[in-house]
Amino acid sequence: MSTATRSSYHHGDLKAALIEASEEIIRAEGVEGFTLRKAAKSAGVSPGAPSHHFSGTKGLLTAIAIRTFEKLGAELNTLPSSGIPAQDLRTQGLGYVKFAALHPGLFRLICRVDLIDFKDPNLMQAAFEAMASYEHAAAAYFGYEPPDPQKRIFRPYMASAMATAHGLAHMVIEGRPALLFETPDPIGTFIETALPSILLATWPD
Amino acid sequence: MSTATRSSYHHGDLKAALIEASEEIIRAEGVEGFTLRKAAKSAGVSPGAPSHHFSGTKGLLTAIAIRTFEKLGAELNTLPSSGIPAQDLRTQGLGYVKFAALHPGLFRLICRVDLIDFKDPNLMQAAFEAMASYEHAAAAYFGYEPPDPQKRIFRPYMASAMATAHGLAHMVIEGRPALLFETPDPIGTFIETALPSILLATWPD
DNA sequence: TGGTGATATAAACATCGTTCAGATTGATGA
DNA sequence: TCATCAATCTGAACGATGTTTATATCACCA
Repeated sequence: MSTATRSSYHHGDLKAALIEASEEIIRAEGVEGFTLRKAAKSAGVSPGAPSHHFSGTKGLLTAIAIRTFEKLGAELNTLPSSGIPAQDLRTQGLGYVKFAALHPGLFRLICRVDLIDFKDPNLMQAAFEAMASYEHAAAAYFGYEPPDPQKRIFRPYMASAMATAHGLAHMVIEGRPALLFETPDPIGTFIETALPSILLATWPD
Repeated sequence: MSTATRSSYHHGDLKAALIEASEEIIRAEGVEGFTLRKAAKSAGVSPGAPSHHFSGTKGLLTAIAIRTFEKLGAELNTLPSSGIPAQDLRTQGLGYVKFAALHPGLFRLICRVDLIDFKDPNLMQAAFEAMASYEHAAAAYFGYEPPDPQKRIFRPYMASAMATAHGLAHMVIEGRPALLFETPDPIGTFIETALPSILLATWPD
Protein backbone atom coordinates (compact mmCIF):
# COMPACT_ATOMS: atom_id res chain seq x y z
CA MET A 1 0.00 0.00 0.00
CA SER A 2 2.64 2.48 -0.97
CA THR A 3 0.09 4.84 -2.48
CA ALA A 4 2.13 7.83 -1.48
CA THR A 5 0.16 11.03 -1.34
CA ARG A 6 2.46 13.83 -2.22
CA SER A 7 2.01 17.56 -1.90
CA SER A 8 4.27 18.90 -4.62
CA TYR A 9 3.96 18.51 -8.36
CA HIS A 10 7.17 16.54 -8.50
CA HIS A 11 7.39 13.24 -6.70
CA GLY A 12 10.83 13.45 -5.20
CA ASP A 13 12.08 9.91 -5.67
CA LEU A 14 9.77 8.34 -8.16
CA LYS A 15 12.33 5.84 -9.41
CA ALA A 16 12.65 4.14 -6.04
CA ALA A 17 8.93 4.44 -5.39
CA LEU A 18 8.14 2.71 -8.67
CA ILE A 19 10.51 -0.15 -7.92
CA GLU A 20 9.01 -0.55 -4.47
CA ALA A 21 5.43 -0.44 -5.72
CA SER A 22 6.16 -2.84 -8.57
CA GLU A 23 7.81 -5.38 -6.32
CA GLU A 24 4.79 -5.29 -4.04
CA ILE A 25 2.48 -5.90 -6.96
CA ILE A 26 4.59 -8.80 -8.20
CA ARG A 27 4.69 -10.35 -4.73
CA ALA A 28 0.93 -10.01 -4.38
CA GLU A 29 -0.30 -10.81 -7.87
CA GLY A 30 2.65 -12.36 -9.68
CA VAL A 31 4.40 -11.08 -12.77
CA GLU A 32 1.26 -11.76 -14.74
CA GLY A 33 -0.72 -9.41 -12.53
CA PHE A 34 1.77 -6.61 -12.95
CA THR A 35 1.05 -3.65 -15.18
CA LEU A 36 2.98 -0.45 -15.52
CA ARG A 37 -0.16 1.59 -14.98
CA LYS A 38 -0.84 -0.19 -11.70
CA ALA A 39 2.65 0.62 -10.51
CA ALA A 40 2.29 4.25 -11.53
CA LYS A 41 -1.05 4.50 -9.78
CA SER A 42 0.34 2.86 -6.66
CA ALA A 43 3.15 5.40 -6.63
CA GLY A 44 0.54 8.12 -7.00
CA VAL A 45 1.64 9.21 -10.43
CA SER A 46 0.26 9.36 -13.97
CA PRO A 47 0.76 6.49 -16.46
CA GLY A 48 3.30 8.43 -18.48
CA ALA A 49 5.55 9.37 -15.59
CA PRO A 50 7.62 6.15 -15.42
CA SER A 51 9.03 6.76 -18.88
CA HIS A 52 11.28 9.47 -17.44
CA HIS A 53 13.03 6.97 -15.17
CA PHE A 54 12.94 3.66 -17.01
CA SER A 55 13.20 2.61 -20.61
CA GLY A 56 9.74 1.15 -20.67
CA THR A 57 8.32 -1.68 -18.65
CA LYS A 58 11.29 -3.91 -19.41
CA GLY A 59 13.68 -1.46 -17.79
CA LEU A 60 11.65 -1.31 -14.61
CA LEU A 61 11.30 -5.07 -14.39
CA THR A 62 15.02 -5.48 -15.02
CA ALA A 63 15.74 -3.27 -12.02
CA ILE A 64 13.53 -5.48 -9.88
CA ALA A 65 15.22 -8.60 -11.27
CA ILE A 66 18.59 -7.23 -10.19
CA ARG A 67 17.26 -6.66 -6.69
CA THR A 68 15.88 -10.19 -6.70
CA PHE A 69 19.22 -11.73 -7.65
CA GLU A 70 20.81 -9.72 -4.87
CA LYS A 71 18.26 -11.08 -2.41
CA LEU A 72 18.86 -14.62 -3.63
CA GLY A 73 22.60 -14.16 -3.29
CA ALA A 74 22.25 -12.74 0.21
CA GLU A 75 20.23 -15.82 1.10
CA LEU A 76 22.55 -18.43 -0.41
CA ASN A 77 25.85 -16.81 0.49
CA THR A 78 24.99 -16.75 4.19
CA LEU A 79 23.90 -20.38 4.43
CA PRO A 80 26.09 -22.25 6.93
CA SER A 81 28.79 -24.59 5.72
CA SER A 82 29.00 -27.93 7.51
CA GLY A 83 32.27 -29.08 6.05
CA ILE A 84 30.53 -32.09 4.51
CA PRO A 85 30.47 -31.36 0.77
CA ALA A 86 27.36 -33.37 -0.05
CA GLN A 87 25.43 -31.76 2.76
CA ASP A 88 26.55 -28.27 1.79
CA LEU A 89 25.54 -28.81 -1.79
CA ARG A 90 22.13 -29.99 -0.64
CA THR A 91 21.87 -26.96 1.63
CA GLN A 92 22.51 -24.66 -1.30
CA GLY A 93 20.00 -26.48 -3.47
CA LEU A 94 17.43 -26.43 -0.72
CA GLY A 95 18.02 -22.72 -0.24
CA TYR A 96 17.59 -22.10 -3.93
CA VAL A 97 14.27 -23.93 -4.07
CA LYS A 98 13.10 -22.37 -0.84
CA PHE A 99 13.76 -18.93 -2.23
CA ALA A 100 11.65 -19.74 -5.27
CA ALA A 101 8.88 -21.12 -3.09
CA LEU A 102 8.87 -18.10 -0.79
CA HIS A 103 9.04 -15.54 -3.59
CA PRO A 104 7.33 -17.23 -6.54
CA GLY A 105 6.48 -14.00 -8.28
CA LEU A 106 10.01 -12.67 -8.11
CA PHE A 107 11.51 -16.01 -9.06
CA ARG A 108 9.27 -16.21 -12.09
CA LEU A 109 10.39 -12.74 -13.03
CA ILE A 110 14.07 -13.61 -13.16
CA CYS A 111 13.26 -16.51 -15.48
CA ARG A 112 11.18 -14.47 -17.91
CA VAL A 113 13.73 -13.69 -20.58
CA ASP A 114 11.06 -11.88 -22.53
CA LEU A 115 10.27 -9.46 -19.70
CA ILE A 116 13.74 -8.46 -18.51
CA ASP A 117 16.91 -7.42 -20.30
CA PHE A 118 19.52 -10.12 -19.92
CA LYS A 119 21.96 -8.05 -21.92
CA ASP A 120 22.13 -5.64 -19.00
CA PRO A 121 25.61 -6.21 -17.48
CA ASN A 122 24.35 -5.31 -14.01
CA LEU A 123 21.79 -8.08 -14.25
CA MET A 124 24.37 -10.61 -15.37
CA GLN A 125 26.74 -9.64 -12.61
CA ALA A 126 24.02 -9.89 -9.97
CA ALA A 127 23.02 -13.29 -11.31
CA PHE A 128 26.56 -14.63 -11.08
CA GLU A 129 27.25 -13.20 -7.67
CA ALA A 130 24.08 -14.83 -6.43
CA MET A 131 25.43 -18.24 -7.39
CA ALA A 132 28.94 -17.80 -5.95
CA SER A 133 28.52 -19.95 -2.86
CA TYR A 134 26.57 -22.48 -4.87
CA GLU A 135 29.43 -22.91 -7.29
CA HIS A 136 31.77 -23.16 -4.32
CA ALA A 137 29.72 -26.00 -2.86
CA ALA A 138 29.54 -27.78 -6.20
CA ALA A 139 33.30 -27.50 -6.64
CA ALA A 140 33.86 -29.04 -3.20
CA TYR A 141 31.45 -31.89 -3.84
CA PHE A 142 32.58 -32.79 -7.34
CA GLY A 143 36.21 -32.03 -6.63
CA TYR A 144 37.19 -29.37 -9.10
CA GLU A 145 38.75 -25.95 -8.89
CA PRO A 146 36.13 -23.18 -9.10
CA PRO A 147 36.67 -21.13 -12.26
CA ASP A 148 37.59 -17.47 -12.15
CA PRO A 149 34.37 -15.60 -11.21
CA GLN A 150 35.26 -12.85 -13.68
CA LYS A 151 34.95 -15.27 -16.58
CA ARG A 152 31.30 -15.89 -15.85
CA ILE A 153 31.46 -19.51 -16.86
CA PHE A 154 29.95 -22.52 -15.14
CA ARG A 155 31.49 -25.95 -15.19
CA PRO A 156 29.41 -28.94 -16.33
CA TYR A 157 29.29 -30.25 -12.75
CA MET A 158 27.94 -26.93 -11.60
CA ALA A 159 25.45 -26.92 -14.45
CA SER A 160 24.28 -30.34 -13.34
CA ALA A 161 23.79 -29.30 -9.73
CA MET A 162 22.26 -25.96 -10.59
CA ALA A 163 19.91 -27.54 -13.11
CA THR A 164 18.45 -29.88 -10.52
CA ALA A 165 17.71 -27.05 -8.13
CA HIS A 166 16.50 -24.86 -10.98
CA GLY A 167 14.22 -27.60 -12.22
CA LEU A 168 12.85 -28.30 -8.77
CA ALA A 169 12.27 -24.61 -8.25
CA HIS A 170 10.32 -24.44 -11.47
CA MET A 171 8.34 -27.53 -10.58
CA VAL A 172 7.50 -26.01 -7.22
CA ILE A 173 6.33 -22.66 -8.54
CA GLU A 174 4.48 -24.38 -11.35
CA GLY A 175 2.45 -25.99 -8.60
CA ARG A 176 3.57 -29.47 -9.50
CA PRO A 177 4.15 -30.70 -5.94
CA ALA A 178 0.44 -30.37 -5.24
CA LEU A 179 -0.28 -32.17 -8.49
CA LEU A 180 2.38 -34.83 -8.38
CA PHE A 181 3.37 -35.61 -4.85
CA GLU A 182 0.15 -35.84 -2.84
CA THR A 183 1.28 -33.26 -0.34
CA PRO A 184 -1.54 -31.49 1.50
CA ASP A 185 0.40 -28.27 1.84
CA PRO A 186 1.95 -27.52 -1.53
CA ILE A 187 4.85 -25.49 -0.19
CA GLY A 188 5.70 -26.18 3.42
CA THR A 189 5.23 -29.91 3.62
CA PHE A 190 6.87 -30.58 0.31
CA ILE A 191 9.95 -28.57 1.13
CA GLU A 192 10.42 -29.98 4.60
CA THR A 193 9.80 -33.64 3.77
CA ALA A 194 9.93 -34.59 0.11
CA LEU A 195 12.50 -32.10 -1.06
CA PRO A 196 15.37 -33.20 1.23
CA SER A 197 14.89 -36.79 0.16
CA ILE A 198 14.93 -35.73 -3.46
CA LEU A 199 18.18 -33.86 -2.94
CA LEU A 200 19.54 -36.83 -1.05
CA ALA A 201 18.82 -38.97 -4.09
CA THR A 202 20.60 -36.46 -6.29
CA TRP A 203 23.71 -35.83 -4.23
CA PRO A 204 24.34 -38.72 -1.82
CA ASP A 205 27.20 -38.64 0.64
CA MET B 1 0.79 -19.30 -43.56
CA SER B 2 -2.48 -21.07 -43.00
CA THR B 3 -4.46 -18.01 -44.05
CA ALA B 4 -7.24 -20.15 -45.40
CA THR B 5 -9.37 -18.36 -47.93
CA ARG B 6 -12.81 -19.78 -47.68
CA SER B 7 -15.82 -19.39 -49.93
CA SER B 8 -18.69 -19.91 -47.53
CA TYR B 9 -19.75 -17.81 -44.61
CA HIS B 10 -18.97 -20.64 -42.25
CA HIS B 11 -15.45 -21.88 -41.98
CA GLY B 12 -15.97 -25.60 -41.85
CA ASP B 13 -13.41 -26.61 -39.27
CA LEU B 14 -12.40 -23.47 -37.51
CA LYS B 15 -11.43 -25.22 -34.31
CA ALA B 16 -8.68 -27.23 -35.98
CA ALA B 17 -7.64 -24.27 -38.10
CA LEU B 18 -7.22 -22.10 -35.03
CA ILE B 19 -5.08 -24.69 -33.29
CA GLU B 20 -2.94 -25.07 -36.38
CA ALA B 21 -2.54 -21.33 -36.89
CA SER B 22 -1.79 -20.72 -33.22
CA GLU B 23 0.87 -23.39 -33.08
CA GLU B 24 2.55 -21.87 -36.09
CA ILE B 25 2.56 -18.45 -34.45
CA ILE B 26 4.00 -19.87 -31.23
CA ARG B 27 6.72 -21.71 -33.13
CA ALA B 28 7.62 -18.59 -35.08
CA GLU B 29 7.25 -15.87 -32.48
CA GLY B 30 7.04 -17.65 -29.15
CA VAL B 31 4.19 -17.62 -26.65
CA GLU B 32 4.88 -13.96 -26.05
CA GLY B 33 4.28 -13.16 -29.70
CA PHE B 34 0.98 -14.98 -29.75
CA THR B 35 -2.31 -13.10 -29.72
CA LEU B 36 -5.78 -14.46 -30.24
CA ARG B 37 -6.45 -11.86 -32.91
CA LYS B 38 -3.40 -12.96 -34.88
CA ALA B 39 -4.61 -16.55 -34.80
CA ALA B 40 -8.09 -15.51 -35.91
CA LYS B 41 -6.69 -13.43 -38.73
CA SER B 42 -4.39 -16.24 -39.82
CA ALA B 43 -7.39 -18.57 -39.93
CA GLY B 44 -9.19 -15.95 -42.00
CA VAL B 45 -11.81 -15.18 -39.44
CA SER B 46 -12.98 -12.25 -37.31
CA PRO B 47 -11.61 -11.65 -33.80
CA GLY B 48 -14.81 -12.76 -32.14
CA ALA B 49 -15.08 -16.08 -33.93
CA PRO B 50 -12.78 -18.17 -31.68
CA SER B 51 -15.06 -17.68 -28.70
CA HIS B 52 -17.49 -20.17 -30.23
CA HIS B 53 -14.91 -22.95 -30.12
CA PHE B 54 -12.74 -22.19 -27.08
CA SER B 55 -13.36 -20.73 -23.68
CA GLY B 56 -11.14 -17.76 -24.29
CA THR B 57 -7.45 -17.66 -25.07
CA LYS B 58 -6.65 -20.04 -22.22
CA GLY B 59 -8.81 -22.74 -23.72
CA LEU B 60 -7.09 -22.50 -27.07
CA LEU B 61 -3.62 -22.54 -25.55
CA THR B 62 -4.56 -25.49 -23.38
CA ALA B 63 -5.50 -27.45 -26.49
CA ILE B 64 -2.08 -26.69 -27.95
CA ALA B 65 -0.39 -27.66 -24.69
CA ILE B 66 -2.09 -31.05 -24.84
CA ARG B 67 -0.80 -31.56 -28.38
CA THR B 68 2.65 -30.55 -27.21
CA PHE B 69 2.68 -33.08 -24.39
CA GLU B 70 1.60 -35.72 -26.90
CA LYS B 71 4.48 -34.76 -29.17
CA LEU B 72 6.92 -34.89 -26.25
CA GLY B 73 5.60 -38.29 -25.24
CA ALA B 74 5.86 -39.61 -28.80
CA GLU B 75 9.46 -38.45 -28.79
CA LEU B 76 10.50 -39.90 -25.43
CA ASN B 77 8.53 -43.13 -25.62
CA THR B 78 10.20 -44.14 -28.85
CA LEU B 79 13.77 -43.53 -27.71
CA PRO B 80 15.77 -46.76 -27.87
CA SER B 81 16.60 -48.67 -24.72
CA SER B 82 20.17 -49.87 -24.41
CA GLY B 83 19.69 -52.11 -21.41
CA ILE B 84 22.16 -50.00 -19.44
CA PRO B 85 20.05 -48.10 -16.91
CA ALA B 86 22.35 -45.09 -16.56
CA GLN B 87 22.59 -44.67 -20.29
CA ASP B 88 18.85 -45.01 -20.78
CA LEU B 89 18.17 -42.41 -18.12
CA ARG B 90 20.60 -40.06 -19.82
CA THR B 91 18.95 -40.76 -23.15
CA GLN B 92 15.58 -39.77 -21.73
CA GLY B 93 17.00 -36.63 -20.16
CA LEU B 94 18.77 -35.71 -23.35
CA GLY B 95 15.57 -36.27 -25.29
CA TYR B 96 13.68 -34.06 -22.89
CA VAL B 97 16.14 -31.19 -23.22
CA LYS B 98 16.39 -31.65 -26.97
CA PHE B 99 12.65 -31.35 -27.29
CA ALA B 100 12.73 -28.08 -25.37
CA ALA B 101 15.59 -26.79 -27.51
CA LEU B 102 13.87 -27.74 -30.76
CA HIS B 103 10.47 -26.39 -29.75
CA PRO B 104 11.26 -23.55 -27.34
CA GLY B 105 7.96 -21.78 -27.90
CA LEU B 106 5.89 -24.86 -27.27
CA PHE B 107 7.99 -25.90 -24.29
CA ARG B 108 7.58 -22.50 -22.74
CA LEU B 109 3.87 -22.81 -23.24
CA ILE B 110 3.55 -26.02 -21.25
CA CYS B 111 5.37 -24.35 -18.36
CA ARG B 112 3.19 -21.24 -18.30
CA VAL B 113 0.72 -22.14 -15.57
CA ASP B 114 -0.91 -18.76 -16.02
CA LEU B 115 -1.65 -19.31 -19.71
CA ILE B 116 -3.00 -22.85 -19.73
CA ASP B 117 -5.51 -24.69 -17.60
CA PHE B 118 -3.73 -27.31 -15.53
CA LYS B 119 -7.03 -28.37 -13.99
CA ASP B 120 -8.00 -29.79 -17.37
CA PRO B 121 -7.87 -33.59 -16.88
CA ASN B 122 -6.91 -34.12 -20.51
CA LEU B 123 -3.88 -31.93 -20.00
CA MET B 124 -2.83 -33.79 -16.86
CA GLN B 125 -3.25 -37.13 -18.56
CA ALA B 126 -1.21 -36.06 -21.56
CA ALA B 127 1.51 -34.72 -19.27
CA PHE B 128 1.78 -38.00 -17.37
CA GLU B 129 1.70 -40.18 -20.44
CA ALA B 130 4.52 -38.10 -21.90
CA MET B 131 6.72 -39.00 -18.94
CA ALA B 132 5.94 -42.73 -18.87
CA SER B 133 9.16 -44.01 -20.41
CA TYR B 134 11.13 -41.46 -18.39
CA GLU B 135 9.72 -42.82 -15.16
CA HIS B 136 10.48 -46.31 -16.42
CA ALA B 137 14.11 -45.40 -17.00
CA ALA B 138 14.38 -43.72 -13.60
CA ALA B 139 12.91 -46.78 -11.90
CA ALA B 140 15.46 -49.00 -13.60
CA TYR B 141 18.37 -46.76 -12.69
CA PHE B 142 17.44 -46.09 -9.09
CA GLY B 143 16.06 -49.57 -8.54
CA TYR B 144 12.46 -49.08 -7.52
CA GLU B 145 9.12 -50.35 -8.70
CA PRO B 146 7.36 -47.80 -10.94
CA PRO B 147 4.15 -46.61 -9.23
CA ASP B 148 0.73 -47.26 -10.71
CA PRO B 149 0.38 -44.81 -13.63
CA GLN B 150 -3.25 -44.23 -12.68
CA LYS B 151 -2.20 -42.68 -9.39
CA ARG B 152 -0.36 -39.89 -11.12
CA ILE B 153 2.35 -39.74 -8.52
CA PHE B 154 6.08 -39.44 -9.03
CA ARG B 155 8.64 -40.93 -6.71
CA PRO B 156 11.38 -38.75 -5.21
CA TYR B 157 13.97 -40.45 -7.42
CA MET B 158 11.91 -39.64 -10.46
CA ALA B 159 11.46 -36.08 -9.24
CA SER B 160 15.21 -35.80 -8.92
CA ALA B 161 15.88 -37.07 -12.41
CA MET B 162 13.06 -35.12 -13.97
CA ALA B 163 14.08 -31.94 -12.18
CA THR B 164 17.57 -32.05 -13.65
CA ALA B 165 16.26 -32.41 -17.17
CA HIS B 166 13.55 -29.84 -16.52
CA GLY B 167 16.08 -27.40 -15.13
CA LEU B 168 18.46 -27.93 -18.02
CA ALA B 169 15.60 -27.46 -20.45
CA HIS B 170 14.71 -24.17 -18.81
CA MET B 171 18.31 -23.06 -18.80
CA VAL B 172 18.57 -23.88 -22.48
CA ILE B 173 15.46 -22.03 -23.57
CA GLU B 174 16.35 -19.14 -21.30
CA GLY B 175 19.42 -18.81 -23.46
CA ARG B 176 21.79 -19.55 -20.63
CA PRO B 177 24.13 -21.87 -22.56
CA ALA B 178 25.17 -18.96 -24.74
CA LEU B 179 25.64 -16.85 -21.64
CA LEU B 180 27.25 -19.38 -19.35
CA PHE B 181 29.09 -22.00 -21.30
CA GLU B 182 30.98 -20.17 -24.04
CA THR B 183 29.41 -22.21 -26.78
CA PRO B 184 29.37 -20.53 -30.18
CA ASP B 185 26.16 -22.22 -31.24
CA PRO B 186 23.73 -21.88 -28.38
CA ILE B 187 21.68 -24.95 -29.21
CA GLY B 188 23.46 -27.47 -31.39
CA THR B 189 26.93 -27.40 -29.95
CA PHE B 190 25.75 -27.25 -26.39
CA ILE B 191 23.46 -30.22 -26.75
CA GLU B 192 25.94 -32.40 -28.57
CA THR B 193 28.98 -31.68 -26.43
CA ALA B 194 28.32 -30.05 -23.06
CA LEU B 195 24.96 -31.60 -22.32
CA PRO B 196 26.05 -35.26 -22.41
CA SER B 197 28.89 -34.52 -20.02
CA ILE B 198 26.48 -32.73 -17.72
CA LEU B 199 24.15 -35.71 -17.72
CA LEU B 200 27.14 -37.99 -17.20
CA ALA B 201 27.96 -36.00 -14.07
CA THR B 202 24.39 -36.35 -12.90
CA TRP B 203 23.82 -40.04 -13.57
CA PRO B 204 27.12 -41.91 -13.81
CA ASP B 205 27.26 -45.60 -14.62
C1' DT C 1 15.83 37.20 -10.03
C1' DG C 2 15.37 34.66 -14.20
C1' DG C 3 15.74 30.96 -16.90
C1' DT C 4 16.67 26.28 -17.96
C1' DG C 5 16.49 21.38 -17.60
C1' DA C 6 14.26 17.80 -15.22
C1' DT C 7 9.94 15.90 -14.03
C1' DA C 8 5.08 15.50 -14.04
C1' DT C 9 0.28 15.68 -16.38
C1' DA C 10 -3.36 14.78 -19.58
C1' DA C 11 -4.79 13.33 -23.78
C1' DA C 12 -4.20 10.52 -27.65
C1' DC C 13 -3.04 6.16 -30.21
C1' DA C 14 -2.69 1.40 -31.54
C1' DT C 15 -3.43 -3.14 -29.86
C1' DC C 16 -5.26 -6.50 -26.89
C1' DG C 17 -9.20 -9.99 -25.17
C1' DT C 18 -13.94 -10.22 -24.81
C1' DT C 19 -18.89 -9.37 -25.47
C1' DC C 20 -23.16 -8.74 -28.13
C1' DA C 21 -26.74 -7.81 -31.52
C1' DG C 22 -27.50 -9.16 -35.96
C1' DA C 23 -26.39 -11.68 -40.41
C1' DT C 24 -25.70 -16.12 -42.48
C1' DT C 25 -25.96 -20.91 -43.08
C1' DG C 26 -26.26 -26.10 -42.39
C1' DA C 27 -29.14 -29.40 -40.53
C1' DT C 28 -33.42 -31.19 -38.81
C1' DG C 29 -37.97 -32.62 -39.10
C1' DA C 30 -42.77 -32.18 -40.89
C1' DT D 1 -39.74 -29.67 -50.29
C1' DC D 2 -39.54 -26.30 -47.22
C1' DA D 3 -39.85 -23.93 -42.77
C1' DT D 4 -37.54 -23.64 -38.64
C1' DC D 5 -33.79 -23.64 -35.44
C1' DA D 6 -29.35 -23.90 -33.57
C1' DA D 7 -24.75 -23.20 -34.75
C1' DT D 8 -21.51 -20.18 -36.63
C1' DC D 9 -19.54 -15.82 -38.05
C1' DT D 10 -19.35 -10.58 -38.53
C1' DG D 11 -18.66 -6.04 -37.08
C1' DA D 12 -18.81 -2.77 -33.75
C1' DA D 13 -18.14 -1.79 -29.18
C1' DC D 14 -15.86 -1.77 -24.42
C1' DG D 15 -12.32 -1.40 -21.02
C1' DA D 16 -7.46 -2.07 -20.28
C1' DT D 17 -2.67 -1.91 -21.66
C1' DG D 18 2.10 0.40 -23.03
C1' DT D 19 3.82 4.31 -25.16
C1' DT D 20 4.19 8.96 -27.14
C1' DT D 21 3.37 13.97 -27.30
C1' DA D 22 2.41 18.66 -26.09
C1' DT D 23 2.02 21.18 -22.09
C1' DA D 24 2.51 22.41 -17.23
C1' DT D 25 5.20 22.72 -12.99
C1' DC D 26 9.13 23.14 -10.23
C1' DA D 27 14.10 22.76 -8.35
C1' DC D 28 18.24 24.58 -8.92
C1' DC D 29 21.83 27.68 -10.28
C1' DA D 30 23.99 31.57 -12.63
